[in-house]
Amino acid sequence: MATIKDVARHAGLSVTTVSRYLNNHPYISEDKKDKIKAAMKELDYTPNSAATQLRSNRSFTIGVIVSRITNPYFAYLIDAIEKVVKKTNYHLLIMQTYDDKDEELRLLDMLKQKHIDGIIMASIENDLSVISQYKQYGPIVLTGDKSLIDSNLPVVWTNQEKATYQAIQFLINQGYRHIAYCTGGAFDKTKHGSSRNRGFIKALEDNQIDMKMEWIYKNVHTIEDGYRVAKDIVDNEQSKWPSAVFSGSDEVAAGMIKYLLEHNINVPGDIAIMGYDNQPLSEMLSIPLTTVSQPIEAIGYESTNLLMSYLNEQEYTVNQDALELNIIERSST
Amino acid sequence: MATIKDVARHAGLSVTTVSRYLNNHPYISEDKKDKIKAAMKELDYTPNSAATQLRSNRSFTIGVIVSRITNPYFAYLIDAIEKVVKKTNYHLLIMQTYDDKDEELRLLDMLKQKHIDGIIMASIENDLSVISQYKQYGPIVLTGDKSLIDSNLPVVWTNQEKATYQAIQFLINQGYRHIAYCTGGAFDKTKHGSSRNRGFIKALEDNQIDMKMEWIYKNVHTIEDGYRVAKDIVDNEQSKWPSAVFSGSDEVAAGMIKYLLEHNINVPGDIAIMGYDNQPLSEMLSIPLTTVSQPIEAIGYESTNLLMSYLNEQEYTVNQDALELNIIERSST
DNA sequence: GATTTATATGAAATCGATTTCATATAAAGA
DNA sequence: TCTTTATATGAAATCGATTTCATATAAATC
Repeated sequence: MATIKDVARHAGLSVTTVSRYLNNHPYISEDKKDKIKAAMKELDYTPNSAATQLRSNRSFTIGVIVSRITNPYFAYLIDAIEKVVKKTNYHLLIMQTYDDKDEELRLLDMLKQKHIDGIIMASIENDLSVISQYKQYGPIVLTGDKSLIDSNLPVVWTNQEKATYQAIQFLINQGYRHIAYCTGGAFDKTKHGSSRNRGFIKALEDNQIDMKMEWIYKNVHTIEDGYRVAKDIVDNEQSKWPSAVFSGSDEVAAGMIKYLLEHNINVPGDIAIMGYDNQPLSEMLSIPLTTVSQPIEAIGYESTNLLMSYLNEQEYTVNQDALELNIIERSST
Repeated sequence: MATIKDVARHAGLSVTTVSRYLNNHPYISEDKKDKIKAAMKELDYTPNSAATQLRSNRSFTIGVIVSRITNPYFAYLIDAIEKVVKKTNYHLLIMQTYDDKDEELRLLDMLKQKHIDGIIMASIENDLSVISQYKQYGPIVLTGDKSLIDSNLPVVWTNQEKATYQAIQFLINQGYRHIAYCTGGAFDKTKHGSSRNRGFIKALEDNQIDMKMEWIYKNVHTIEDGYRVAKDIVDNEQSKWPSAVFSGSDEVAAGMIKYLLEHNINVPGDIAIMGYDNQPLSEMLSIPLTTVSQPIEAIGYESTNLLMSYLNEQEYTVNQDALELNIIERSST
């Protein structure tokens, strides 16, 4: 492979001048530019990125950390991020943690190794205090719930507590007062992932509805989990069924609908179902799903621009108005 | 940031010895190893990846090129690839072309720049002759249809022609003889993407069924496309409807089912629908979809191992038996 | 006409690792 | 005891770019 030295020799110039040309520095005469261009073409020259990185201490690569890209939420978020990144001279390195703490640290280490210049974290496994230690190696932008603001890292946030509150209020307004609740995580009020739980609890309180712990399902994620939850509910006598189930994910909701329909239970007549995320499949279900849509496009756009502003030492103000969550009303409620 | 020089000084050794330690070379005494370990810990040392890359001429990064990760087929393929890559000391760089030829070339250029050591191509935009020119810069493994064998690049292939033939034969065996056909591409027999078309044509011929060009739909990809195709079919008088539609993608099939059910047309009674890819949504539809499943896990596994074998100059034989396509029979046919 | 200032270029140092070459000691073999 | 051979370490060159420092000429200013 040809190096900058070869190009310089071929053009009858010094490597300095060629480097200047490559980096768009001023003060190169037009005829020299042409010579360099010709030499580069002739030798089929491409700069070695490792050498550029080493000397300039920038990799022009940014990373995005998600738990897994088979989750459509993350796939679409990455898509939105990439659309912005493609307009810059940066590359995007997509990294999956598979919900593993150590793996997340290994990925953050890539900042330290200068493999990447900055990171967008769309999923978070370790404590925020651990993660903030890495910001000395390069900018880290978080995306997720408002509660991440505590991290003293830049955050592009949505208000999940409010959205969940509104979703539950929506169900109540529709006349449902016996509401079951599924969450992908645990159900305590301490962890930072529990904003949705707080929204749920608050909505019930404000409407003077008692929360029934037997209607709280924890650690449910998949279609299969939803299927099992529905079975669990329906196995009780009908008088003990909730009139509606709010689920923290569309997959879970889809699994529930599947089970209910298979057992000739009317949705939403007997039990209404509400999801979260507005994933592509949610409008394709037998009973199109009422759900909460996340402003994925905006989250990707804002977080990437925010990260870029740190990398280029510019100012950027996140457009918070674009980051509202919305209830999408379909036939499952 | 601490460099290898700092570590060496701190441990009272030469950089050579530290480098030897980092690369697991023999002939380092245990006490020196301990000193190095301690110094690295104390200084919080991480090797600069650019420097390593520059000198050793390896980036320990491989790339996978797909058209877009929001397509679940690609998301799951990447997932399968990553599972293998994670077991090695390589990183995975996920790259999207968005079906753009120039973008694909830009990504292939990263081989030339030594940004990545090798590539798995899961989608292909440019001519194979153009792509093979890049193999001088590093190994390139293709995944896709059997016809890619012509490229004289290593290929992990499935037999799409055979699978389509079997799918059409399956429909015929079920008694459907008026079969419409949707393809994401064009419908001519010359391009390498047309293996499925050949399978379709051959199955009809072998069963002495005439092909009707008005039942061939080209360039249909999305749910919306499927919706439109179904409308187009149903807008004719019922005697002119096909009895079954084979679609090259589950999304298109989903869109068709949506339209048909909305217009009270019985699936599969009035029109049967068959998809392709066995995507997660396909069993969640109102009418669970009969479809062709791709051995995604195996394609990812085999292609990654094959690429690794080139990078490590080892032998690897692809397990072709694991790469069979299967018909998944559900209620839409 | 003398002195700045803008324009244009090159030599050499540098980034942080690996690799090559050289060498010293200890153990093994003759 | 002398020569090999295995073990253990370091100095210096190197990878391919960018950056710093130096310099030369042309144009602009006084």
